[in-house]
Amino acid sequence: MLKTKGERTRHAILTAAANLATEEGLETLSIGRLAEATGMSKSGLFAHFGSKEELQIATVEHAASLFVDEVIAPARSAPKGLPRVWALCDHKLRYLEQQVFPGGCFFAATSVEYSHRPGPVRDRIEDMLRSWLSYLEHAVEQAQQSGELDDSLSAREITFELDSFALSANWQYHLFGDPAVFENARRAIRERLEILRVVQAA
Amino acid sequence: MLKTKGERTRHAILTAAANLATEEGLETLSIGRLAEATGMSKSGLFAHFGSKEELQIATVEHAASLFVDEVIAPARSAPKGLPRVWALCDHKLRYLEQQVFPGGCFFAATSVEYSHRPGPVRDRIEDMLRSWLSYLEHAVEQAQQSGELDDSLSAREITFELDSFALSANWQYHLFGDPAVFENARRAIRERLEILRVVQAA
DNA sequence: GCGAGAATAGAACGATCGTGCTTTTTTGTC
DNA sequence: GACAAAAAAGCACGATCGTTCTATTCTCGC
Repeated sequence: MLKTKGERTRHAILTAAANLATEEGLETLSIGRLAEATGMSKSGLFAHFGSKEELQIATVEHAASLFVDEVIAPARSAPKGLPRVWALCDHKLRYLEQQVFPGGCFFAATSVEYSHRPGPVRDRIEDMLRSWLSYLEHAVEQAQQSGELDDSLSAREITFELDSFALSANWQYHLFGDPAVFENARRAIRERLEILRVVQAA
Repeated sequence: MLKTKGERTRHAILTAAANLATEEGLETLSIGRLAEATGMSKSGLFAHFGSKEELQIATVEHAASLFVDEVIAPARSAPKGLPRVWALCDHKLRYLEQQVFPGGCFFAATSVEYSHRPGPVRDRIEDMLRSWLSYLEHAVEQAQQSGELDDSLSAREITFELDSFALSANWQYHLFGDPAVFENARRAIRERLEILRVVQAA
């Protein structure tokens, strides 16, 4: 894939754009700044997209496919039920720890930036995050149906709790710089799942 | 207080700036946009501050004092120990629900924006968040020392978990728009504290 | 209610923004 | 290796950015 030069350049631009967006913001990101980062001219770079908004949308979709590759896809090899719930959470934490994006989770960063900025960019970000949360929720439901997790608490609420720890770890790490927060989150998730499992066994 | 006209105007500017910052970003916020929002001229507004950076710093401090008034101060009337821990969490959720800032928690929004933007603005934001977290952690420690909370888990880790739920609720609310997340967070916090309390009693 | 000083407005600056148009360079095919 | 097509660059535009300087309006203590 990426046969033509144009496709390769476009891919490189989107990678740089996604990286820069996590540190400096996607709306804030200027064409000139991105051109400088990729070593291209403003107009040469711009020609790959019809407008800044299309560049932003393409960047979101590029980041989404990276997220799928790094988090969703690897977890699919884990057995349905509790192991898959754990795999999803663990891979998301790894994706954060390994700094797939230098400024942390692309969607955590951009969703804050766009939550009050209506338009197609915001819509794609929201869609992606809805997809992620409902995929995790679905995995939780399966673990409840198989009897591995207590079902007195809704899958939605369990999902809320589990994802909170990852969100918070990402946030604290990039603000305070201490990577120990990832272990905090991992322990909190493991312990939460353990409690939900134990209750079911009683 | 706020005797002179200048002080009143400055206060009004900072209120507008803090409000706009939660929706549109503090770095993104332009003097012209803020002048339009306050009905002033660009230069008339600018004269209250020596530079945009000083305006940003003043805005952060304005928001910090609002946060103290809305969250820290009311919780101080709760008895030390578990009640105060709960009061801090609950008041923070109320501060989010009642939209003291239209775009949610000022510090959640701006900390993401500035986490990779070194400088005095970032420093003040980080300081404020460190203060908040260590204040909450101190309250948790007191609850542990009084025997109300299990102390086999560090106060730091408990604090991490509790604040995660509020952060996540704020984030989800402004992205998805469903105020039910605040009740999710409240329940999660209550249940987490309950489990930590029960363990101690056993 | 007058006068000094504070508060606000007006106009302009260089820089950078997103974007269009034109030209030059590069790529891939026969 | 020539040649059409694609990719990249150059240049210029109107708008807006933060900021400065000067002029005007308002405030408040006497």
